[in-house]
Amino acid sequence: MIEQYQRLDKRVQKWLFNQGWPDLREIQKQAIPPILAGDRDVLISASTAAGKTEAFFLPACSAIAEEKHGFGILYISPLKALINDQYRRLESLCEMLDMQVTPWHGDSLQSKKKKARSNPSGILLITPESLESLLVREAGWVKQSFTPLKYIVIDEFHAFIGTERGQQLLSLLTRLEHITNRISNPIPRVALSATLGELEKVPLSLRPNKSLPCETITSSKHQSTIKVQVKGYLEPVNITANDSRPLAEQQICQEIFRLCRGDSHLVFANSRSRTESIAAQLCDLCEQHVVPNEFFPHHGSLAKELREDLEARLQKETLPTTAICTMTLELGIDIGKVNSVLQVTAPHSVSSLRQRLGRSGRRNSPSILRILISENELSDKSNLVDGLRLELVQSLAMIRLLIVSNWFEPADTEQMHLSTFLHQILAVIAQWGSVRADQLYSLLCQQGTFKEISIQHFKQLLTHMGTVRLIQQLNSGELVLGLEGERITNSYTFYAVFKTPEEFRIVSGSKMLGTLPVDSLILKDQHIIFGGRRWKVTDIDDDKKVIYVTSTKGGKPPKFNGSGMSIHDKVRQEMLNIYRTGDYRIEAGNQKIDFVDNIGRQLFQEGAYFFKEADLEKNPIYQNGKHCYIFPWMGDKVVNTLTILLIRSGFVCNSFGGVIEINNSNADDIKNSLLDIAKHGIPNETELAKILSIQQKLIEKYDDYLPENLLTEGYGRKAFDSTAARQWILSNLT
DNA sequence: GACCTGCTGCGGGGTG
Repeated sequence: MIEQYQRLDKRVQKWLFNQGWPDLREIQKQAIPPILAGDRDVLISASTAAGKTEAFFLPACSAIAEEKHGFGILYISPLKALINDQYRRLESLCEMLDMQVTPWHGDSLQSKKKKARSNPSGILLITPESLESLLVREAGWVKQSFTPLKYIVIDEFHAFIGTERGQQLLSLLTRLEHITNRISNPIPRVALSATLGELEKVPLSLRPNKSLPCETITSSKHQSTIKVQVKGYLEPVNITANDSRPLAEQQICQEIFRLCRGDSHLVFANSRSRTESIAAQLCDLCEQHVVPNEFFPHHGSLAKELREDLEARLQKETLPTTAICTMTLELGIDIGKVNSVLQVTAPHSVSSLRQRLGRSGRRNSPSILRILISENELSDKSNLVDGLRLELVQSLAMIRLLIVSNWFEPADTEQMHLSTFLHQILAVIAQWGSVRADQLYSLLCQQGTFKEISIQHFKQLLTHMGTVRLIQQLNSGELVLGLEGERITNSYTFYAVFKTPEEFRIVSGSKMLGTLPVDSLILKDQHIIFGGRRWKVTDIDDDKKVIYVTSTKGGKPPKFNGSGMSIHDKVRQEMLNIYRTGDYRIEAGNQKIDFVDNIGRQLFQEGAYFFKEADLEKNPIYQNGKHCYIFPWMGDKVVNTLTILLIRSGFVCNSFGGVIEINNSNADDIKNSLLDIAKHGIPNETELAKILSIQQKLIEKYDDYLPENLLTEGYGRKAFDSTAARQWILSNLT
């Protein structure tokens, strides 16, 4: 058998030799034949730093080495920072091949774009938004320079699946194949991705019309050792609060200081506000111990400069550095590996926990994960929900799903993405000038990715878009942009399909620290924590949207806003499983491994006790005085559905953390009401969504241009699951 | 009690 290595271009082989790598990794060898074949899609799925990028580029560059006119490879990334990283990594290889590489995004140099525009060739590194802008504004040039394309490669593909942005990306790819006459002879797509749940479903997300086969390559290498520990903390509740910080959080900060100082770590704190609070406390601790600060915050509202300083410091590995961060350090930005990962408060999903864990584990040392959870001390005012220690048990369930079941959340691919569909209708009309309705439907829904949109939906939407002047129909029947459509598509803000809130900039002297949402209610003279430091607000300019600050002591982190994240059925079911058996330990051979510390174990025992006392295994509805609680142990879609069914029947209730609270009610009434609904026909998702006001259903960027019935249907699908809710009622309340 | 991402073309001013 020919060594796969020999099939690469001679200059690529030479480059490999110069790198001094002992051998190609397993996935890199496996990827060579299907990439060189160039007649199929390829999914390369492996953890961070497993060499996925090279697995694609080594053979792909070999295949396009002789092409001189037009782009050979289109690389698409969700992040500008990742494009810059890849550009640096590709430079030496492409120099060897005398191949042009062009980074193309909002911040990349005009000179580089100009050069590529007059002489398109080699590799183009781009974001979906920049690709959208090219299609809308320079379709003629795109047709010319993209026709020779041999590969389209998408990095961090998991970050796109099931999202508005992912839907736009797939639609862009179809439009690209259409404009280059490649619909019947499709351009191979390669997806690079972290390990995904339900891998076999991913090819359908990469090419919904299945016009090319897909080969999947996964790293067979056994996972390195994982060390996990959960630690519990107790928050006293009856202390009269003068504005001091929560005691448990102070203890957690001391623990982080003790564990992390002197090495490099990542601390995931789940919210920007908590990230800031912890970073500032750690900075204070450094000051108290008279040592240089090595703890810095990293989140989406922080100025790019501050973030990049921290990323560079982590990557250099010369100074010990701990980043307190949100999911901004979860994706593939090149920061090297850290000694360990800490998670403060329960993770939001098993898949993100897995991504986070993958950031640790240096040079054959194990991946280390510590989860720090605080729960409130119980008092006579506490109720069952406090006693169950839900956050702790959710963390335990997620660890078990990650390690024992090797399971993580699959993406929700059943959504209609109406906001993005409307965007794509406008984009296609802007691109062509005018287009017939049947051409639009064929391109976007039949060949394209909007499979959940029926002809009826489409007609209704076009009619409504006419009414609100987004589009108009010519006598010939062709559709063109209307006044409002012209206005929207002419603005540079058109290219992104996701919504961003209006923000203030925070400025100290001449330095921009970051941004805050306009509704975070900051007042003059207020003390705030931002960028891990303490500031006093000196002035607020409402017109220019600037908050001026100066350095000070004291203060609290500001409020940021955001929508909640939903928990999957499987996580809540695993929680139920842990409560039922009273055991969270992990079996290894014939012993059971306990990975929880003493306080955590006591908290868990309390939770298990409350579960038993309330007899929740047999009775999911618990009566507490005048109020009732339902514990469905199901994901948020089912919880939402049960909640809205009860509201519809006249109960006053709300849900949080998977538990439904019903005021002034009685368990039998609730039970009978739900059983009655389940037996006499449960309303479908759209009917349930009708109960909510329009305002409550406006979520995505272009939702306010949708006709009300489509908005309602799209929202219903996203929020509710009538079938699963009915199933739950019938099997748990009878 | 709550995450993240991105986009243009041009005019004005400063610097080499």
